[in-house]
Amino acid sequence: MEDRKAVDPPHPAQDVTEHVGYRLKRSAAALRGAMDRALREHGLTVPQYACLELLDERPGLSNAELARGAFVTRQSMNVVLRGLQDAGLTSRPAAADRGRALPAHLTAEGRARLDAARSVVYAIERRMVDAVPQRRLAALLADLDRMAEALDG
Amino acid sequence: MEDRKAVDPPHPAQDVTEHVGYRLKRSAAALRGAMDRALREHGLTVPQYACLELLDERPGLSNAELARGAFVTRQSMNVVLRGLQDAGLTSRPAAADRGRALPAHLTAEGRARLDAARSVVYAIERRMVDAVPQRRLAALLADLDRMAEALDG
DNA sequence: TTCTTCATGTCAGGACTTTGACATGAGAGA
DNA sequence: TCTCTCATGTCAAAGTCCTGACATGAAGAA
Repeated sequence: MEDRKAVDPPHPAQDVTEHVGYRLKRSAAALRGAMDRALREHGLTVPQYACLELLDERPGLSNAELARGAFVTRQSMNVVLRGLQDAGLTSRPAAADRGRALPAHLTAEGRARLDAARSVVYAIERRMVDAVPQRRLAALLADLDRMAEALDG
Repeated sequence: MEDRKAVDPPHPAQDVTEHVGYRLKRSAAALRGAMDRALREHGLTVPQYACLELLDERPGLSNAELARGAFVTRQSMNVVLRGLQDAGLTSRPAAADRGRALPAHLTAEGRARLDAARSVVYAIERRMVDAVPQRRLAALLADLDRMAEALDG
């Protein structure tokens, strides 16, 4: 017992399940699980949905840009984008106009799929938002951003 | 354009990157990335570290209990736990005393590994906490919990 | 005693995610 | 012109994570 290094917890807590990291993981996992279940009926996975949303908002994003926008590596996004392409939901030119970036776009089918799916995702987020006192929402979002920035630089 | 279903966003936002889901994902991904990098030097992955922490706190948890504590399925935890066992960081009896649950324990090596690793994780969490106004921390954690509960029931 | 239900452990397969690696295109500087 | 740097795309391998499936042990009810 005396040999064990005493490490101060990140903030006052009885155990690890009270730590900010644990609770952040918990809510993120809850969101992920709920989205998985809801999007499944629309034939979409969460990463695919995220990709479609980003493309809807900014048509022509490259694989690397999509990866950055979805907080994954470009290798991961390559796999997701390939799957979407194979499913006919997105399209990309075979070669780049200049450089190496291939601008991706939603197909009509992709757009239709996204439109059908987004309402279930928004409903889930709605439930999260409704669980938080309205006056605290902006601060909560700002705190999340600050924590992310503190780690990302 | 007129054919598109108008769906109300979960809360006022210009685009999807302002949604609570997106920002939660962002901070969770930042935490995951930071932990991945830091724990790597200790020869541990994030899921392994989480498992060790839970076992340190509650020796004898079963695979299914660990899975619930780490917010993953028991199949996923089985893989993690197997890896830890193979690495000599945890141990489990080959058969259960009663029922099916196999109580897992940290080995001395596992405990030492955990002790070495936990300081880097706590330092990361410390950075997150320090980025948030001190007076807001409790509310932030409570809100995270509320959102999780709203989805988990 | 038998059946049902619930929980556990584990195997299988597929999607996602990371790191490492390689190749390529463009721009800037020497 | 050549070299270096940066960014992109893609392949490979290993770990993570999920769902589906099967087997098993225990408890409770009929």
